[in-house]
Amino acid sequence: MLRQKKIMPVVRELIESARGFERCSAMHVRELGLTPPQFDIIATLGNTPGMTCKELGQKTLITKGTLTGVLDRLAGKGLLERTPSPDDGRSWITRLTPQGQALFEEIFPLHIAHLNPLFDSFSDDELATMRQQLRRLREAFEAHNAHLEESAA
Amino acid sequence: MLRQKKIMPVVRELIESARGFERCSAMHVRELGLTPPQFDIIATLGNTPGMTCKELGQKTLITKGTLTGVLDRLAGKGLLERTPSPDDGRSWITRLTPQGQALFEEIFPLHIAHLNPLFDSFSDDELATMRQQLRRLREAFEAHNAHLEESAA
DNA sequence: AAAATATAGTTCGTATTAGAACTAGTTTTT
DNA sequence: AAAAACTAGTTCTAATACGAACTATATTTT
Repeated sequence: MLRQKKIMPVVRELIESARGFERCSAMHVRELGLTPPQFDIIATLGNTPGMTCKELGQKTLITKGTLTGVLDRLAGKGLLERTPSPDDGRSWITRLTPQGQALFEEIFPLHIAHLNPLFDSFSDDELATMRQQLRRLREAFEAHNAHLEESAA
Repeated sequence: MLRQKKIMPVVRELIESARGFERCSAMHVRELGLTPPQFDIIATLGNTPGMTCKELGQKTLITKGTLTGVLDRLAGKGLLERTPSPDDGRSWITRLTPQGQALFEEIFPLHIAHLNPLFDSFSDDELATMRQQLRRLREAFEAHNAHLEESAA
């Protein structure tokens, strides 16, 4: 059978399962009053002393151009604040305000509790296997992206 | 160990592998002169007699509000055309123009050829296993979404 | 058949997305 | 130390993304 017929169904299942998950997650996040990227930022900053835009971008996979707007809106809600970095004059430290931390502590456990049942039909072993396989996929894709960026530079 | 510690890494690998793939795909699609949703539409309409917005939305997972704009831009490029449905006065049949079909025939094989090497390190058997596992995941998520929509109605 | 309900597609408002150009501050070269 | 190269974050533009409201047509109820 054509190799392509083996590959494309995997691609399709990968994309659709990821979108399905993001949809489950997004619906709940919106009920909690945040957009998905906003929740991602709050969850990333929760229980930390704050971090730079660059670190936030790496952890959340939000590109820096987008990040500015997302952070602006969260700051506008009073959920986070930015102070100049003591180490680097170009850089800012973004951290949760007390209201932001309080919101994090309120909604983060709710969201986790909402997601857990999605995996009820999977045993610990099955989850571990899946993690390994997905990791191989991710690494194959990342290697490809890294290769392209390197040849572009 | 906490159940959560088993689940979250899978979620992370799933999301990141899917994004990694979409990034590989998107970079190439842009080189071909289309945005990812535009390519998705062209690929879906290729070698078909055309279909309604509703069908296109189901196949591409693009919501109808977004679809109008994407189709408008493709029609503006002369790649597709819309004619009233003979069966339903509310509905339109969207199909590729000859230029659209020519573009499809030119770039679709190129894109497939670009993606295939991403999976070089996976055997046919491994792909089949992965497909099964991802399918279980997708079905679990879809069941959850279906449940929510039903309780909303 | 008239009224109520449902559906296909468009339009609108707000937020996100990627990428490129830009500003300002840092590091490296020479 | 001055120039060159680099980096952090912002701003800008075009294209999505989602949900809600809207128009026009279909279907179902009564």
